[in-house]
Amino acid sequence: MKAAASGEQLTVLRDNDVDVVLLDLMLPGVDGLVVCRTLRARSDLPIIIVSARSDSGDIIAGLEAGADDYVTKPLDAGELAARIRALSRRRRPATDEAGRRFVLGDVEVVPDEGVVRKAGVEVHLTRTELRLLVELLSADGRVVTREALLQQVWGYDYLGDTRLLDVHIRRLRRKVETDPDEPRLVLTVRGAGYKVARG
Amino acid sequence: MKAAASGEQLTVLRDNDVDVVLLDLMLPGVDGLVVCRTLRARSDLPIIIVSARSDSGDIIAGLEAGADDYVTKPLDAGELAARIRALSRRRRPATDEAGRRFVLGDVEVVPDEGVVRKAGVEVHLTRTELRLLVELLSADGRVVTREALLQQVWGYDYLGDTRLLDVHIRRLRRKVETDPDEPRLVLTVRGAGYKVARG
DNA sequence: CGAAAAGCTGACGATTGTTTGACGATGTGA
DNA sequence: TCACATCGTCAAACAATCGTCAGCTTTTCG
Repeated sequence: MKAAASGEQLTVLRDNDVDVVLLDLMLPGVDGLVVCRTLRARSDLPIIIVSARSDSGDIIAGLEAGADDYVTKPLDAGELAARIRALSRRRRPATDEAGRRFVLGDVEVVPDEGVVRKAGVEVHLTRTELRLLVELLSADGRVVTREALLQQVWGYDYLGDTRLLDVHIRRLRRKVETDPDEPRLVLTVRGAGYKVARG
Repeated sequence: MKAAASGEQLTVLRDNDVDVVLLDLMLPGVDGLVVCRTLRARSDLPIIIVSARSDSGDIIAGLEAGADDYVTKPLDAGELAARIRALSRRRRPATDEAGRRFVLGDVEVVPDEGVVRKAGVEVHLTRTELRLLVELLSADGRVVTREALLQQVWGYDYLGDTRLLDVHIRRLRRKVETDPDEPRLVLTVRGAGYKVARG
């Protein structure tokens, strides 16, 4: 986890390695609230305002300027950390495509490495199978419609045989399920699409 | 915007009409943190803990239990409102179909996952049954006319057999009611339509 | 009370959606 | 060029779900 204590160099923040912005309002020559608004306008990053001023008017102004949280000095390191974690939890999972790992039953998936293990032993999935699986895993138990899957895995304007999806689901199951004839991980939702089982 | 001040009736919160949970830790006979964890496990709702205790240990524990924010008494109404707004901003841009959860008696419905649980065990509903149930649940205890249901579930210009609806209600009850012959959840309103029981 | 209206019920056959194995086309590395 | 992997398509088999019907029960109201 990285953090930025921002003064004037907002450019630093374009760098997307930043998880959270701690913004100190007591900056010389800059209106902290303006900074906050600017930041918020340009990015979706979680912003925590740190300030010595603790009356409700200031707090309200800070939050209305787009901050996600407002903590007052003196700072308690533990509390600050907890607040950062709380905010990170809420973070859009869209941004962090990288470094993901999934676990589904006894199956472990590391998209980055293109590796899938079942009960510890590596199984080889083709590219299509892997994408399919990752799409389903990303939905985290929610139903993904056939359309959505075709779109996400095969591309926007897929028009061909609609059995294509079923076939690949089958192939995926063969490799991933303990008993492919009675799938417990990759589940069919008739009339809708597919989903993965919930932990 | 609606809010819930939760005591023991967590079930109320499954209802998706709630935007934010204000959780008072000083509840008689209940461990507030446990409540918080339970809530978080079951839903994605923003939770703000309200407490008289203000030392960092308590705050950290609260946030780690899944709360999004922690404010101490005495409360400042304006600040609280601002914090609620800040949280709501972060809320998933829920297309109103998404992220919903319903609870009806001992039945839990998660439309996104196509999942219905009765007393904790999953029961399988067909697509039509699920839609029907969700339509009724969305009405939140109000009566939904037969016409409206036919329209919403089967499409605008439905003309066929009007017994269709009864049949599907029956099938739904079979799966959802404890005693299908004496429905307590999906209720008939003679001459009008159907409704679900009120929490 | 008794008939009409509204809703309930179980069963059946048609329809639709999914699974499955097989085949041929295409591409890739040796 | 050959062997191998992967892909998209197809058709037959299979299964779930649906809509309809005909007869039954309950409610309403003259």
